[in-house]
Amino acid sequence: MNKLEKQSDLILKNNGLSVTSSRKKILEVFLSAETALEHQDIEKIVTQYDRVTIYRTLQTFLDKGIIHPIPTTDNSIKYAVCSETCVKTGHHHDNHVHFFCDKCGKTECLDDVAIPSVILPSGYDMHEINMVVNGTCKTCRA
Amino acid sequence: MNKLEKQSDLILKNNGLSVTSSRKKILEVFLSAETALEHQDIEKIVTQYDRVTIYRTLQTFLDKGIIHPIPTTDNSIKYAVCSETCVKTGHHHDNHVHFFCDKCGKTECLDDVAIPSVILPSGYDMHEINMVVNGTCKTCRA
DNA sequence: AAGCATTTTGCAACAAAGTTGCATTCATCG
DNA sequence: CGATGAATGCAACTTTGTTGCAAAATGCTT
Ligand SMILES: [Mn+2]
Ligand SMILES: [Mn+2]
Ligand SMILES: [Zn+2]
Ligand SMILES: [Zn+2]
Repeated sequence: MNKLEKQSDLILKNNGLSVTSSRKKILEVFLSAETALEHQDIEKIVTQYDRVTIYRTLQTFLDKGIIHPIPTTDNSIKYAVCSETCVKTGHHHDNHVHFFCDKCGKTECLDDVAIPSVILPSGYDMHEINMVVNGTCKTCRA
Repeated sequence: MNKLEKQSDLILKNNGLSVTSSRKKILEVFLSAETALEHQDIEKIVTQYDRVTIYRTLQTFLDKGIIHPIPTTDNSIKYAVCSETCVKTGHHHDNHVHFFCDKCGKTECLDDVAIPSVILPSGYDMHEINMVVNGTCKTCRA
């Protein structure tokens, strides 16, 4: 078992999930991905597993807080692995900005860019903030 | 023609769109709505028009900048009318925070809450920022 | 290591959401 | 009013997501 496989294995166990080949493989895909992925992306990469299994696996990972969803304006739902701390605690609180490239559609976590706070009118009870910046990514600017 | 109809009519003309009954009616729905709406909502309210017409009308309104999409974590795409300035100029730059209620799913434009600025790492070219706050709305808190 | 209980998977069938081409209808403008 | 181009409705289709159930795999116990 290489390093990536070990990491994947450990995350599953830490979250009380049984280690099946589909879960392991899909998690490895996320761990080694540089951008956020949507269901369709996974389906293309991991062709050996059933569509339904992928839906269920993504849902399981969401429930456990292993991955987080990124709402984008292109009407797709992208997912990315949570930072190490998130994964360890199982308690998910993403506090960074996400970047969506209008040219190539790739979506990234900007782990170092914190979401600034806002003050809401009274009456609103805030639980979570999502900030997505649209623009052109490094690669597409060149 | 009442006030609402006149407004709807005017917006369509200002954007160089022919005034058809479906466009007028759908725009009136948006103008009098208190929350953002998704395709399905429109379909339920405006039963006299074809599903396809609604899809095409929403796309047309988006192209013209009459409505703007709000990315939410519940995997739906909600739309809301742009502020009067947006509509007039045709050039869409929404700068306010959106609120998504996790209890009732209703989504609102918080027109008075400006999106704070962020600084991105070099290489990223920013075009637009979206900020969506999840939480509990006034009504659901009661 | 083998057996057992439980969970996960794949398949099939289905439901919902979104797209496309084309004939008909409608809005706009002279 | 009549001509012209645009918008609509319908049908057919593709894609996306959901559900029930039998078969397979996992983790645990012995
Ligand atoms: Mn992230
Ligand atoms: Mn808005
Ligand atoms: Zn790009
Ligand atoms: Zn609410």
